[in-house]
Amino acid sequence: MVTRKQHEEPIIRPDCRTRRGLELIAAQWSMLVVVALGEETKRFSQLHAQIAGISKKMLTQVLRELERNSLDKRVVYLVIPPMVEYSLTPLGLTLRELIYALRDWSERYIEEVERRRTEYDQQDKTLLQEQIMALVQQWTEAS
Amino acid sequence: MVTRKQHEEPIIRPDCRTRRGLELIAAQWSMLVVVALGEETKRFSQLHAQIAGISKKMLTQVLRELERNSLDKRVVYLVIPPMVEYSLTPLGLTLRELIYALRDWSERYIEEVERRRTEYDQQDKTLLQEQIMALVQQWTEAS
DNA sequence: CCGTATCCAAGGGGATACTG
DNA sequence: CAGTATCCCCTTGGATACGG
Repeated sequence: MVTRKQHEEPIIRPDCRTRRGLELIAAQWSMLVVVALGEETKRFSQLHAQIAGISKKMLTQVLRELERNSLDKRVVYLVIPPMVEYSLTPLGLTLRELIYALRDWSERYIEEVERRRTEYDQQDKTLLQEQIMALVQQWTEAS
Repeated sequence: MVTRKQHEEPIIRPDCRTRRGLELIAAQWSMLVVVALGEETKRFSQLHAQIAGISKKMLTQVLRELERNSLDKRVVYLVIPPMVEYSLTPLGLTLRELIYALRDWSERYIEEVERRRTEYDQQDKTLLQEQIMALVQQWTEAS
């Protein structure tokens, strides 16, 4: 007799590679900055203008964090007025492709998602809730 | 004479589709939950056990948000004890593939990223800093 | 121009106890 | 079992002013 082997699902630990990796970009602005950095070298002020609504503080913070992780490169030119250019590293480019895929997914599906969200919010969940309450009633009486 | 056309970079507005889409998953736990949901239908407690360290509160919150957006489906069984199953919707499955790609990227590159981060943190930036200060000195004197 | 420093409000998210 | 409710801390992140 063949026992259906129980699928041993791996536990997503705080220190597993998947988690450490996803944390690199699962932040408020990280992916947007990578998209903005995009194809070409950009100056700080260009990036700041391109990502509407980001503060200089946040932009600096995200760029520095990406730089720490060798995902972008920062070049300071010793000129007046000061000029700083950012560009993705080869490693950052590999990540960019995946984020582009997410961007394309968004372009394609976001409106469907939002339409469904509106429907969801308009649903009436009263009936199911009443069924559950009735069931719980039986449960508490039994125990 | 051919004037090199200035590349008009699109502005990433708060209401653009890219941004609205990325916000769906650029949260602390969202991508992890999608990965955990993975291939098969899972019960709440399974997910809670699988994602080490997540609180029930957060798990509930993320699952509900994904559900609102039609990325996962929640099925309540009216049995004792209560049982609730979650699974990705067809729409969620399309997104899952992209998140899998990010997971694979992490598996492959995260250790290189972290090694480079260590190097970065050990760098001495004193010299560059001094150069900049000298330059700024000239600047302020000139203005 | 390219940031940093400081302050401060809003809310993300954990711990715990309780409920459907 | 599958959540909700409450409390509360502590980080995130904006605004503003200032420095390299």
